[in-house]
Amino acid sequence: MRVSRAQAEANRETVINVASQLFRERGFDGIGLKELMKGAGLTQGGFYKQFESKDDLAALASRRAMESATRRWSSVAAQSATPLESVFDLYLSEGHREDVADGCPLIALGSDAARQSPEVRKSFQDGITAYLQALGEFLPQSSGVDAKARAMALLSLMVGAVTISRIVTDEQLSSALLEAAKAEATRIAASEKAA
Amino acid sequence: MRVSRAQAEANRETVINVASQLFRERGFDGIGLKELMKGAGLTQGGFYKQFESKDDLAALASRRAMESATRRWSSVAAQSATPLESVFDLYLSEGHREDVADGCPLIALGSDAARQSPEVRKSFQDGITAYLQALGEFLPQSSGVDAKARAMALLSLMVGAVTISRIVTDEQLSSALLEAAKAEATRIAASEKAA
DNA sequence: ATTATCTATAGATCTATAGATAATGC
DNA sequence: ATTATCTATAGATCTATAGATAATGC
Repeated sequence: MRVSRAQAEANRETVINVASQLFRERGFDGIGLKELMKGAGLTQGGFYKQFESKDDLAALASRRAMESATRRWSSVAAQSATPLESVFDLYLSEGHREDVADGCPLIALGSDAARQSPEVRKSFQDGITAYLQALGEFLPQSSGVDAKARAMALLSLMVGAVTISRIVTDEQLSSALLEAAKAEATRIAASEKAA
Repeated sequence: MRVSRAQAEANRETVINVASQLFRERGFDGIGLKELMKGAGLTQGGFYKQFESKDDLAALASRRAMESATRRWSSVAAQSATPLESVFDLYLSEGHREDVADGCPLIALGSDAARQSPEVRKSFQDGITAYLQALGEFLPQSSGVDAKARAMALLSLMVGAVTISRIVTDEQLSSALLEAAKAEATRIAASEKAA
């Protein structure tokens, strides 16, 4: 029954990774500890030796999910001559809309997150700050002192668009929302510094 | 015990109204039938004589909440010489951020809604369509054929900004997000028709 | 000897149903 | 007689804890 310390640590990491996906798929309240542990090949009983509470796991899993998301942005941007456009294409896509388990946690859990503990919200906030910094770096210098504000508007636009595109049942409307957001994001990125 | 038909209908309406607030405050999974009925001064047992299921109530309450939100836009816009700005001021405000129970359902329940039944999602979609139409009407004619796309981008920006502003624990960042979104929304509304 | 994980369970909830009660509506 | 609402409960979950088991680590 007992496993090595290295294996125990690996198990803990697996639980966090699995949880980061299952929470995104089903919501924080939509999945229980039994299924979360089962997803990592363990049983419910061991949970509290690894984590303080379900909320503790939620905070860890949220952090993990946000880190994965920001890492994806960096990766895509690094491989492109037009990083901003590449990030827009990745984020405001039908592929991202369908990929709930591996997509942006802000979309999968945004309204949920606002109701969670300060620990969970801090995990999200750190991811948001990382997103904003990435966008700020990708923005052309012409945005000048407005870069931070522009980055905030861009992130809001992107998060809102995919969130709404996942709610509506009309596929055409859903895709039109993503397209409209992408066009507007491109315009914002290219716009001159405000007067 | 039994009440008149008119009273029974009034009770049903009260349950829907109370649910529209409590779902926004706590999420669809965050509140049970017992508390929902208690909020309307009733007991749990009568629920299934009034509604088919909890999901049925969720669809009705979501529709009610979205109608209330779009009505608020119309009301604010009708009283203003600059309807778009008034709507931005209302929506992208700290007041709205704090007013979860009476605020926009897309923000309070957006990521939740994407996981709900087609009936619930249809309630949200109808509200989204109404929002888009309102924004389209308020936009200056110069937006021309792009008005629909502009409206979609504006709504996305607004929903994303308030959603994120509710998540972050840093009050200053939260307010900066609302301000940045408002500035960008104003810019989008005033921008010329795209080439 | 220590401990990672297991089975088992407590106690609280959840949705949904059954049947009793008491007032309305014919 | 009908029916809106009530109390009570079934059966399934949920989070969290207790104690057993069997392997690791000293």
